[in-house]
Formats: sequence, structure tokens, C-alpha cells
Amino acid sequence: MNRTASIKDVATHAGVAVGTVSNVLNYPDRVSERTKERVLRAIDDLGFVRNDAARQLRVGHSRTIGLIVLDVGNPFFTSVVRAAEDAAALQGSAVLLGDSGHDAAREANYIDLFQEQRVQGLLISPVGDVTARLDLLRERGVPTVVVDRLADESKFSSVAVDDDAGGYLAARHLLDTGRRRLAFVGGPTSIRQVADRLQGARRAVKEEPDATLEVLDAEGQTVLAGRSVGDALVQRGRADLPDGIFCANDLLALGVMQSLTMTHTFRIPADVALIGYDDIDFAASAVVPLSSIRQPTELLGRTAIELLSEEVESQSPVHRAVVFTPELVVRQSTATPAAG
Amino acid sequence: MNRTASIKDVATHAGVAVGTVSNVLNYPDRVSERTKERVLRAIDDLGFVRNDAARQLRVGHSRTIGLIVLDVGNPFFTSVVRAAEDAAALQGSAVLLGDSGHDAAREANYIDLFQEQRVQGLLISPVGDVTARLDLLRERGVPTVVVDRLADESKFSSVAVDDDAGGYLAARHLLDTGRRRLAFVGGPTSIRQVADRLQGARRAVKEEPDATLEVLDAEGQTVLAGRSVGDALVQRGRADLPDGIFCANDLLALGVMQSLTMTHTFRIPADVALIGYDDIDFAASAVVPLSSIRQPTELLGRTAIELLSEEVESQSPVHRAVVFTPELVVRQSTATPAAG
DNA sequence: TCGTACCAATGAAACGATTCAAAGGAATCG
DNA sequence: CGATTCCTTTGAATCGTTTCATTGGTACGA
Repeated sequence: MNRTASIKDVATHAGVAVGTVSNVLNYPDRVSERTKERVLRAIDDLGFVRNDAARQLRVGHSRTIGLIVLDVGNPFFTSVVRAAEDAAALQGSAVLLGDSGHDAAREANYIDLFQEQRVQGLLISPVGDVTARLDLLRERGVPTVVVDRLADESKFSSVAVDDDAGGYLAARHLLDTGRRRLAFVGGPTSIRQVADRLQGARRAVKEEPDATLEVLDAEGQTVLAGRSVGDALVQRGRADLPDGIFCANDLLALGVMQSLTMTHTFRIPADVALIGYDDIDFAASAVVPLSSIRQPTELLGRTAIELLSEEVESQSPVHRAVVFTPELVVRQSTATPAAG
Repeated sequence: MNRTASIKDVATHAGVAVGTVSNVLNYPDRVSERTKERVLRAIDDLGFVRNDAARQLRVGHSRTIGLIVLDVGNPFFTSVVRAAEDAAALQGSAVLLGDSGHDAAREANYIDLFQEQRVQGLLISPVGDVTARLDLLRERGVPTVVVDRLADESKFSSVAVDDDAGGYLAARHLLDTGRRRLAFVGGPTSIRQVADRLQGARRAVKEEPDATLEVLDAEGQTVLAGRSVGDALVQRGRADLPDGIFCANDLLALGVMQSLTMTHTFRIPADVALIGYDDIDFAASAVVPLSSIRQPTELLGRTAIELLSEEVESQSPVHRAVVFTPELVVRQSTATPAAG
């Protein structure tokens, strides 16, 4: 019984032609004040809601943008998502969000789904090996921007954050506060982000002839993994301890902090300075507020939308790779020993 | 130049009628092996992707479900979202996710958007006062399930978790491990969840004649707020200290823990037992692993989808309110004093 | 008064899929 | 051989918009 009202019903009810109703919706100033009122009242009376499928079928494209992230639970991505949503809303588009959960099959599902929906374009933080699936998108002419990973610039636009620069920033900060025996705590260097951050740190350490950098492997990127590393350090004893520790992410850093502060043998930052990466919420509210490297996630999301718009507007396939530099956030965990 | 291929193009290229192509896509066993092959090859050759707008226009409804949450950054919701996505995928639907960010305007935007998309139904964790906007949905006949909030059962189906039971569970556990001077730390009781958890705790305490419950107000639901409460407790000194603390969420509990363990005057759980709520990831990896109340988020998401399906299938407006009972997770922070 | 502009409103055509009654063809049976 | 059944394929009609050439009406200027 309750079929939703169509534009034709509205037209009948208002005593006008369908084209007029459409004009009220899309070009309000083409229609006279009097009929506009009548139509609007009819819309209200019937509870009419525009059927977007029909609209889309006619005009050929949707007003939505597909966004596929690796993990919605990751604060990095949720922040990017929110920024992208806001930027898209400003230009009248909505974001369809897909969570691939690092699973190539789920990613493929979402790509297909979004193509069937004829999204204007796709923002994607791809799972593992990019090429194959993305090439297909390129062939099909779906404008695509790769997020958080550099893409072959001849094929795609991309936005990413410079992890090497972030690593440099962190290590340089430790050196600047007088630390010389540095340690890098990181998960497997097979993860590109980890490798790049380490490389940046190395670059900074090379600038100081008397500085050293030791690499401590962690089994994963978790608080627990960090605690194991911390426990091992505590075992070593005072003499052999580094005086500045740079962890590849905040979770590791918090784990190391737990371990060092629990034993009460070492003080942060008096004996050891500690800096993490990502600046998650917990960094600021740790027992000793944790210095960290903040990634410009809002900027990332906003820029991704902008690049996509560029792709959509201009037909010619020129792509841009935008790389942002992260930012140092200084807190108590790296205060200078004198001041600490 | 590159208009995407339509079903008609495929039909021509394969030398069959459009209806046949449609059958290959929707009822593969209605068509002979030979023509099926031909059609599939044509689809492949042309890179055909079904235009979902056209499909939807014809069949009258989409294969998507709208889900509006208060905050995608909140682990509680991300877990619900993921479960809902999985459950929806099983029945061949996809979830469109919207993040209202506790903002009624954004919520309204998403409701409109999803209606234009003719979603099969809506799962919503509503902002503030539910009634007005949801009533509209009901009038329009959009099947809706309210998540994480009880709704008037004559109007909507809903899924929620019993916070009173959770509060009871937490307090009862403290009592069971021999604690008698309990404290409840919670944000403003204007938040329904907080009020219910407190009420449940009161119920448990009443069961033990010699037990007392004191309520400590926190300014918000954050680690920092918890730390303030903890600092205040430390000031009090040993004699006046509760021996069991129940915090309305894990962030508060972690703050209290920081405060108590930093001073080294009180030991957890020897002097004070501590339990939180939500069982966030950080609970398990705290300095002293934190006992907590876990909400069955996966179940919540899955059930929400199921209830929605019920609504969609059956025309008659019978609604159900499903309430789940949370689960106690025991860790070191509430070990019995003897054992601790 | 007529011609010209201009503005509002009209309504048929088109978008690309699905549906379904009908037709065509092969096989089976009496 | 004709009738019946079964299976495959056909193609026109349909969904609800937007678009745009066309029409009707009013105002203005000559």
C-alpha cells in the first residue's frame, strides 16, 4: 500500500508537470514563487524523498565517493576518514566507507560494490601488493587516489606522510636534548613504515659523530611487545642503558614506559628519554606524558578528496603525489635531563 | 569516449538478447552452458560492470543497509560496525556507514542521504532525543533498528546491553573477592549508561549488610578525569580508602590506576581492587592488567542486522527489544588479596 | 496593433537494468 | 505424424528521475 511517492505523484498533487517539480528540486530560481510554494507543499504533504537511483541513472554518475581503509579501528584511519567526509560534504558528495581489515578479498568486494554504485571516484589504502587490482580500475577509468602509500606517479595520484622525515625528526629531537646513545624499537622492518622511520633516524644519528644508534627488535607493534623490550633493557642494568629511545609507534613506547617506570630503577626522562610515533590519545595521558610524532591526518583526508576532484574534473590523466611532513609533539617524556 | 558498457552492448557483442544477459547475471541456471560462456566472455571483453542504479530503480530497493553511529573512533562502535558488516555480507547486503559524531545535524544529513539511496533499512545509534526524527522514519515506512539504546517497543526494534546487569556484575565481583568498602567512579549520571551501572552496583551492595558504596564524581570519562579522582583518594590516606573501586569505564579506571600505582603507597590489588567497564584493548595491557566488563559487541551488531531483516521480511509491524547481558573479565587488578 | 523578447511551464525521450508473457525448438509419447 | 511437454531465448514494458525542445503567455517597443 505504502509505495513511496514519486515525482509524478507530487506533480499531480500540486497540479503541475513533472518537469516543474524537477526544476523546483534542481533549479529553484527557474520557477515562479507561486508554483514553487505549491510544489513544496505537495512534497511535504506526500513525504516525497527523491529516488537517487533514478537520478543517478539519468545523469550518469553518483554523488558518492568510495573510501576503503585497512582498519576503521585504527585512530590514524578514523581521523583520515572524518576529514575526508567533511571535505566531501563541502563539495556536496558523501563518502561510502569500506573497511578491508587488511583482507584482499574484502577489499575486492568493496571495489566491486563501489563500481556498481558508480562512485565518482575511489580513495584507497590498498592491501599488500597494489598493482593488479588498481590497474583494472585505471583501465575502467575510475578516478583513484592512493592513500598512505606512494603510488607510481604515472598511474595514480597519491597522498602519504614522509616516514623517513618523521624518523629523522624523532631522532634529531633526542639528539637535540643531549642524548647520544640512542635505541630504535621497531617491529619487523618488512613493514615499510617501520623501515622508513628507522632510516630517517639513522640519517639524524650520522650527523653527530659521537652518537650511536642500536636497533631493538620487537615482536609486533603492541604494548606487550614494548614491555618485553623494556624488560630486557631493565635486565641490562644502568651502565649499558641507552639514554634515548625512539619507538616505531606509541603502543610500543607505552609498553617500554610501563616496564621502565614499574621497576623504579630508571626515571623518564631523567635517565632515559622516550619518544613514540602517531600521537594517539593515550600518549598525552600516559603516566609520563609521551612525546610523539603526529601525522597530519586531517590534511591527508582533505587533500585526498581534493586530488580526487582534480582527477574527476580534468580528463587528462595527470597525477600528483603529495607527501606531507609529520610534526614533532614534545611532552614530558623527552624533557631535558636538567629540567626533568 | 569511454562510456562504460551497458547490458545492451554485452548483448550485441555476444549476439543474444538483453534478457539473456540479465538472466546470466541473476539466474545463471536458466541459461544454457553454451550461451552462458559467450555472454561471460563478452562481459569480460567489454569490462562490463552492472549499473546498480538501474537495477535498483527497477527492483525498487537497494542492497544496502544504512548504519549511523555516534563515533567511529569509539572501539565499542567499531566492533559493532564490523560485526554488522559481516552479518550483512552473509545475506548479500552491504553496509553504508555514517558517523554522526554526536551531532544531530550530521545525523539528519545521513538519514536523508540514506533515504534517497533507498536503503533496505537503517541501524541507528541516535543522538540525544530520539523521538522526532525517528518517528518520521517510521511514518515513511523505513525499517529501523535502534542500537545501544532502548526504544519504545511499540515503535521500533532495538538491541542494547543491560548496563544495570553490568554494574551488578562488577560490584558483585568485588564483594565476592572479599571487598566491603566499595566506591563507584563515574561521569555525570545524566548519561544513562552511567546511571544504570551505578544502579546495578547499588543493587549488589544491598545484598551484603556490611558493605558500603560511596560515589565519586569524575569530570568526564577520560584517563585524566580518572587520575584526578585517584589523586584525591591518595590524599585521603590509607585509613579512609575504599578497598574496591568500580569505574564506569576503562579510561577512568586506567587513570585511577596510574594515580594509585605512581605513589607506591597503595598496591593493586593488595590494598585496592579495581575494575573498569568496556574491556578496551588497553585494559589487558595495563601495568596491572585490568578486570573489566565486556559488552558483547559482535553479538550486538549481528543481532541488529537480524532484527532488521525480520522487519524487512514481515510486513506487519511487530518489534522486538533484545537486551544482552555483559560479561565479567577477571584479571589481576581484582585478584583476591590473599593471592595478590 | 503587431512583432519581438523573455519567462514559466510542459511533457516526451532517455538513462540501464529486470521482468515476464510469448515464441521457438527439441524431445517424448501415443 | 501430431500433440504435448519442457527448456531456452526473446524483446517490449517498466521503474523515477533529468533534460531540453516546444508551447503558451505577458510585457515592451515600434
